[in-house]
Amino acid sequence: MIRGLNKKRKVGCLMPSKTINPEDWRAALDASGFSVTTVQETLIDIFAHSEYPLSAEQAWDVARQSRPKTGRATVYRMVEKLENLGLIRRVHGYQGCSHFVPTLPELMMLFICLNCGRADYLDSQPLEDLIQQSEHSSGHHITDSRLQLFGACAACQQNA
Amino acid sequence: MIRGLNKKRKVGCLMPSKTINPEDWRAALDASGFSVTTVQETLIDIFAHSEYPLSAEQAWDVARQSRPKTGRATVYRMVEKLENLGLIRRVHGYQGCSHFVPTLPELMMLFICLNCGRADYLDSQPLEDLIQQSEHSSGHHITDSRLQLFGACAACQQNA
DNA sequence: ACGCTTATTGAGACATGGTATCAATAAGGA
DNA sequence: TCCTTATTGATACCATGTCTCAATAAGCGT
Repeated sequence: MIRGLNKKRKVGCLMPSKTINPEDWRAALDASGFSVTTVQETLIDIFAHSEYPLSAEQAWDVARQSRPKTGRATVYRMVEKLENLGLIRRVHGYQGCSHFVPTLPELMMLFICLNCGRADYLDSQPLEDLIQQSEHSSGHHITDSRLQLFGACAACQQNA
Repeated sequence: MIRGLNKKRKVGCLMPSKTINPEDWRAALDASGFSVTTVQETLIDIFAHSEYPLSAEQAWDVARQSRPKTGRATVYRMVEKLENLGLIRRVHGYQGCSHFVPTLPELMMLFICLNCGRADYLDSQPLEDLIQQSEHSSGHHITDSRLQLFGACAACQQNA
């Protein structure tokens, strides 16, 4: 018996892109001393609005649809830059480890649906608690974490 | 003894290899219908006794020290097999996503020391609790998880 | 132990994902 | 506007992992 199968829940877009503001990304890039060029505009929009985790290669494909002469290296460079600035986050999972999702502050815990492939952001407070607890019991000083959950999302369960 | 990338300090063995029994691995392979050959023996011992997370490439290097004609593809095939059988587990982290550690039942939570590179296994009960909690609040059905923690291990903190 | 059958292996070609190089181009400031 | 510098795109390159296939080793019945 799958939990939540017959519960009525509101399941909107699993990637709440409405909370991602491309303007903020431009500002963040600008603030870190980079000039924001047209390629970068393009890539920002692609990552900020994608409904699924995206690899650099995929982003390149999408970019060339609207900007055919976009170079591959440029996309890889940009992905690296966005990741370093913390604007996108790597998804470690069943599709490999080279897909990225926009970072949502306070919602760092990622759930990936193995059926539809979409990502959902979960409240990460429980994770913070877990880290504190583990830090105490192990004696290690924990500075970073990666948690990802996999399974069937609420929507896919309903449609099953 | 197999050593990792950045051996800077002497610390206690963070990978409790004493709890890993290569015999069990042979039995597991045997039980799943594979014949256990000499290459496989070699690789089992390498992974079961490694002090650090090991990539297939590294395992290949180690294997050829005692068995020079070992083929690369064989090592990759074996790594895949061991992973599928759940005997080793992929480490997603700062050194990339292609390193493996032996699986310890009941100790699935991995801590990786960013200083010495070693892995420590933590009690995973808190993670189980977190998953239950997240499952309930999100409505998703969670079937698998990846959690890794990073930081400075207790030994490295003392020696700092 | 012997040969027969089948699975595993090793060597190298291949595919993919990502990086380095460098001339051409675009951005931004005097 | 010109000038300086950073960014870009094309391509060569490298690293990691996969595929192919003949050679080999394992398991099995005799």
